[in-house]
Amino acid sequence: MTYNFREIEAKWQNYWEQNHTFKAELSSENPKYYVLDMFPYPSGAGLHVGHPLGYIASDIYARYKRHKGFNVLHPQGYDSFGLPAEQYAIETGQHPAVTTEENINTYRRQLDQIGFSFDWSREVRTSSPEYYKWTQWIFIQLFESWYDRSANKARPISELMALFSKEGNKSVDAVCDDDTPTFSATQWTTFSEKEQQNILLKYRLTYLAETEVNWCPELGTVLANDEIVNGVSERGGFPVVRKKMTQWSMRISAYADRLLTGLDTIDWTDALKESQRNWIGKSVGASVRFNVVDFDAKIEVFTTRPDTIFGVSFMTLAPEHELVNAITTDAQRLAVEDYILATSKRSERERMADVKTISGVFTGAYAEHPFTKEPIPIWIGDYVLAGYGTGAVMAVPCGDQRDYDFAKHFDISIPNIFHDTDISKEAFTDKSNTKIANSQFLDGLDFKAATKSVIEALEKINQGEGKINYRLRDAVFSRQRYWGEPFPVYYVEGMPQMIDQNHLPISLPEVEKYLPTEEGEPPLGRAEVWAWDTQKNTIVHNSEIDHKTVFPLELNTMPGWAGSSWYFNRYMDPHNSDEFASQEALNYWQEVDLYIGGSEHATGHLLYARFWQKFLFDRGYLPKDEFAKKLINQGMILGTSAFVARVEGSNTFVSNDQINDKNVQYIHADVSFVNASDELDIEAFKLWRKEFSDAEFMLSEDGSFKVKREVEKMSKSKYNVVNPDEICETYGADALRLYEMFLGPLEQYKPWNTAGITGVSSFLKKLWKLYIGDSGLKVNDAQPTKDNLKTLHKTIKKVTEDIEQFSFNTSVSNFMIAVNELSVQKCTSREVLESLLILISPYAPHIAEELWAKLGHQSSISTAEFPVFEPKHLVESSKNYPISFNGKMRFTLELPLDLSKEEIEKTVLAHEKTIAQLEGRVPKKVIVVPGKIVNIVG
RNA sequence: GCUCAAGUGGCGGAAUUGGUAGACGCGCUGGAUUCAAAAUCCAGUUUCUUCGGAAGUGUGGGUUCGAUUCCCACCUUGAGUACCA
Repeated sequence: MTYNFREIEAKWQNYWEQNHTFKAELSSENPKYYVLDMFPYPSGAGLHVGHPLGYIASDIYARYKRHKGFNVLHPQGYDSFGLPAEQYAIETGQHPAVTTEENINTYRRQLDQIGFSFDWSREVRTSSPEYYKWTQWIFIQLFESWYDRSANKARPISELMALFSKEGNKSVDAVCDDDTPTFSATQWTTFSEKEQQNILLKYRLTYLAETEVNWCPELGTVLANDEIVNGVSERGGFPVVRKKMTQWSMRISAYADRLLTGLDTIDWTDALKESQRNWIGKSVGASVRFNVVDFDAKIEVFTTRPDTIFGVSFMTLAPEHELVNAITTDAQRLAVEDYILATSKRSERERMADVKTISGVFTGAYAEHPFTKEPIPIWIGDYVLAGYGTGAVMAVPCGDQRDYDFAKHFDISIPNIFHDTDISKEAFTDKSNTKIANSQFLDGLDFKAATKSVIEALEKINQGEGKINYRLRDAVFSRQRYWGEPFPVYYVEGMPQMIDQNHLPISLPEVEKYLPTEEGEPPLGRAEVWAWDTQKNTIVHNSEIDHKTVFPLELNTMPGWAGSSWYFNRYMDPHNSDEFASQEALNYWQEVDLYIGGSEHATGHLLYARFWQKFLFDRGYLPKDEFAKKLINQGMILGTSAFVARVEGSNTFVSNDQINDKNVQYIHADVSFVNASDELDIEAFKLWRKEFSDAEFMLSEDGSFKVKREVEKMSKSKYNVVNPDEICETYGADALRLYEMFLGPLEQYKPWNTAGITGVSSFLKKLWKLYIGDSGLKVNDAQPTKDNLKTLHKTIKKVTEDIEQFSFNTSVSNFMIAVNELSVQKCTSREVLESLLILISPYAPHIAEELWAKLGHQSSISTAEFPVFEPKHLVESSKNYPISFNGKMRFTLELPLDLSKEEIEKTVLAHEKTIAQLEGRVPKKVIVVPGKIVNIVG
């Protein structure tokens, strides 16, 4: 009986499905454990071997936890709204729902063959109306909420309205737009309905506002900050420009501080927390208001160095600053307008590319220093960003390098306000070493004391106060796309109205084409049945719009991150049609215990999901305000690309060791044509592309043709993709699972190399042979020998530690060692071999199940109890502990692992005499290391 | 520029309360088996060596009886972020 993995794997995958082996039940005697993967976007290309890495790791952990007696929730689903399906639809006319369905089927087939222990009965798809009904519902809740700063949580908007009618908005400490007017209770009641709604929009956690957005003309949509990389769109790499548009936004800035402090309560990697901290970008400083000379206006600036206020020698406004036009003098107007025009023409990318060039222009206006009352020239310059702080800075050239460079360039004075420092070459920016001078009441103070003192002084004259500023911007929530969640919103006289939650979902309408309309409206502008009848509470044909009872619906759709910001809660109760999840389910499963996914979502998905979680927690819908206790970022598996060298301008290819000084260009060759010794299958390569069919090949001396290898990201265009289907077909799913883990640490980037899989493949064969011989089962009820038990318990100890620390790669090595040792020991003991199977079962579940059944068990191995390490089996059997001497005054005693510190010391003392005799001297120092070895230093 | 992570054989990588560096696998070399190949099994595989040994975990210092591990400085690579006031 040989190891037939194809038969075994199909058999057990079928068994698990038939028996609902991995179905998670709500009530259980056992403690719960929730293991989650970041759900995939089902792309048309299917899975490559890099994709399942994280799923294998989480699956091992989930299976391990089941063995440990936990009630494990391990679901999977699809983030199925997204751009590629829509772009494919634009090209082919194929409905995105159709391609998405096809892609999901491919994904499911590929996932199934790897033998994951997912509870598929809980599958969710963000693009299904049953799911996005609740995404729309959450949107409505956000609309119906405001953020109360004093209570530090979100509250219903009805409570805000009650406050307004009682005491106006003066005493309400809420997060709202900067331009919100102050009003009294009586004023509020005299406002028209529309005026009231307009004011409420300034408070709602999702709001409609004209904002400057990142517009991507190529994609025809706006993008959030995290969807832009190096000034171009993350998807497609198209240019992005700034544009004013009316858009839905999410008031995530209200949660900036809690998103920051919450990081301290969760077990995520430091790197990830750090990038979220950077993204939120908290800076502590002060807000200072400068009066403009001869002009009724104030310029507000934010600074982290209020202590340097006496070093201000000019101010700089962003070219887009709203006061620029008003304060510019006639003499300077032409120059200023030229400058603004020139900077507005430069794209975001150009502006980023040459940060070194200093440019700016004087407005002719002056501000007044709050303390010295001296005039300060006001400049504009594009080193000041409109989008950060107030878009204006107080320039302190002696204490800030950019201000310094600007001052030098335009020959502005650089007063030195630091005691005993040289600023002739560069600014002095060291906060910790600051001693202020030439600064009136601040003289002699350090950074901390001066900051405190100056803020008090500013508050006294009402020209500033201490302030905390965040880099985090509100997130734009509208996308001009078809394949996304529709908003549950219709418009009455331009004011957005929420559709009552009883009438959700608002399903995506059919359109003829998936492109924007000729008038530049989003694709939903093409829908003919896309109006809301407020009487019948249904969607009706556009022709019925009368603006009395039938109104137009919102044409934008929600961004990709909407559906992924709460899906982990839906898995707890995925088929509930009355609530997004029942309180019972939420209270039982609470939160994700272990979340595994890529670090590329650090400032997107993982931030937005935390935001929604906190919001739903505030409103009493969730028991926890962080959704994932522990998070691990799996690294990427890279491809090993193959390149063939072609002599420049010819059709002659040169083996990589024959290039010498020839002028060659390298071309990607499909990795399937190359063997482990980097030799190219020339015939296959010739057949690959027409242009290569009559190519010449200069071979190396041994007659082979060598390629150049390079490690790159795995991608279709680099011809280095390895498909898991082929691996499963040739080596089996268990071999794939083991090998992906064996490649290296989970969190690390590492190259794939198919050749190495023979190692784990032969391990599986050896494992099989340990149990099954030519004449059948080799296992019997023989008493385990001491060596058997030693091998077993050594392995239990190591593997348990490995799993708890997510060092899955070393476990595989430990299995190989164990199987080799037990083979040499000719172990046939049922007791030992059964335990070993359970250890291996999370990693290689199919073969473990098969052997488990062959050992006579009726039930699945998945429920078997994980073996417990017993230290006594690692006790040395020999009477005399070996004493070794390495020539450097070091003695080593090998001792049992389960001795206490006292016992070890006793043993050591017993050996002291022997040691002393050996060396003729008494040990100076005894170093006791419990559980390991003992060192005696002579 | 700033922040973070990492540098160990031909390759992926082991080894951390500081204690025999290179586990395990790939590849390579030799052998057994075979008509032959695949598969399998056995032995070897850090470098240098006068075969006694010696050196060795990016570089240079430091702490220690002892450092891949801890500290300082530097170099290199990767990732994130960037005129953030």
